[in-house]
Amino acid sequence: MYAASQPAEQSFQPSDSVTSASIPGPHLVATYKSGREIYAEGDAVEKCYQVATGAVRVYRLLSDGRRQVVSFHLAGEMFGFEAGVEHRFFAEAITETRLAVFGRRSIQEYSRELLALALTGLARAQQHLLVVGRQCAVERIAAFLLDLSNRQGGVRQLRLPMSRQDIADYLGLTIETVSRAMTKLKERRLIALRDARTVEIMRPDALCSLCN
Amino acid sequence: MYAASQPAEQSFQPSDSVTSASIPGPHLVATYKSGREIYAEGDAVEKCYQVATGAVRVYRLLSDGRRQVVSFHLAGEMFGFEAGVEHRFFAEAITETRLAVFGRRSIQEYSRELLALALTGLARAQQHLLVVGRQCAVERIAAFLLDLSNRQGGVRQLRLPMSRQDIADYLGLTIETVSRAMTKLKERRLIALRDARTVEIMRPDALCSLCN
DNA sequence: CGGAATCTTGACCAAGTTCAAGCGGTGTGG
DNA sequence: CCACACCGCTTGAACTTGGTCAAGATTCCG
Repeated sequence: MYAASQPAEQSFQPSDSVTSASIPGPHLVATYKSGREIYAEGDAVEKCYQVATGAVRVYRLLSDGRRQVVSFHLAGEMFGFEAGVEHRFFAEAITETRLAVFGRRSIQEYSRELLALALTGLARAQQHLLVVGRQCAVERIAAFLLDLSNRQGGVRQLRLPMSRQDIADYLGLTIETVSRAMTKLKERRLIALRDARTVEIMRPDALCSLCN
Repeated sequence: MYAASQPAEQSFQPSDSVTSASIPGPHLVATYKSGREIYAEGDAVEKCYQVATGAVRVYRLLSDGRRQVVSFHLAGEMFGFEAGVEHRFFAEAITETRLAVFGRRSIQEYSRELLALALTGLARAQQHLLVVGRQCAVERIAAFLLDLSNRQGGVRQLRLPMSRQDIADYLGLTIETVSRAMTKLKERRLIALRDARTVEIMRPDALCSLCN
């Protein structure tokens, strides 16, 4: 089956696949205020996390201050596992966030389940690479909005927890370009903006065909 | 530890980490001619592979023909594991290539080892994302050449198995831009080109500081 | 109400793409 | 052995997209 013949939906997976493989071991719950650091680059990798409520960004900085957001994590999704003993990224709460925290022990006991999570993360990263590597600004925003929607079960009404700057750093654009792309999608009636953070997807199909 | 204070080397890992975790189960060896398909999008995921000699590209196509190469795999490196039951990418031999092929059984028995591989793949994909998302053409080429060099133990003399088109599709550029960037690096005496496919890295340090 | 973020819009600029032509090595046939 | 065509790579010129800089609009909150 070739890419050309596939509907765009298959590019984006609902978060169930991530949620379903959560580690059943013992864990505690912690609350993080908006903007608070969860772990930093260089920290030992010894926990992994599941978002209960709220949202998280994982990112990296270049020495000149450029930032690349590698992933966002919404309610139900897991993150924090990395190759090696040290984190290579920063993780921060975007809004007030509650996390279930799993210790090293649970991690070792569930390599089977973690493998599924890691492979899902890999698939996401590679899909993201496709978007950032080969699509224009409007296509990137379309793919981003669809992805967010699909990860929440296909809801039409989206509340964006992240700022334009976060989105820009995730998609490899600037805030201005993100803003202009949003405006274009609005003008074409593919989406509607109640306010900057509240997006309604009017024509998911059309949005979809934009990003293939 | 912050990104700004780290030498760029730490961004690139030698392939040992991939090689060392290879699955010790039974396997057969197959030979692929240059350009031959190893698996296609939509194929069932039931094997995984280790490159004995040669090189492999893993990529995806958009409906309009744009191609994103997601990864290259050199001698010693493993690939082919993906989330879900179907491949979402194509894999092809770039040059004449010999592969060790592992069956589904070995895969299930070694989830521990595969987890390490998957996490390494994830780290690579995220590093690649950083390059494609936030660096300019010359920086991308510099990062690419350094990565290739480091994956072969830091050799200075590189034989590129892939074409300019492959590199362009890997870095999210066009062949022309790849060519111009190479020329610029040559003019600055950071690299030397014996011919288009044979690169000598003259100043690894300078190349490194280019891509942070 | 005032002030600070955050977001949007406009005008200009630069990096990269597109289109087109030329170069250089390789392989084939007369 | 040379002529020629082919392929991959390089180079140049015009164009386009997105970035930069600057100014305004909107929202959020004290």
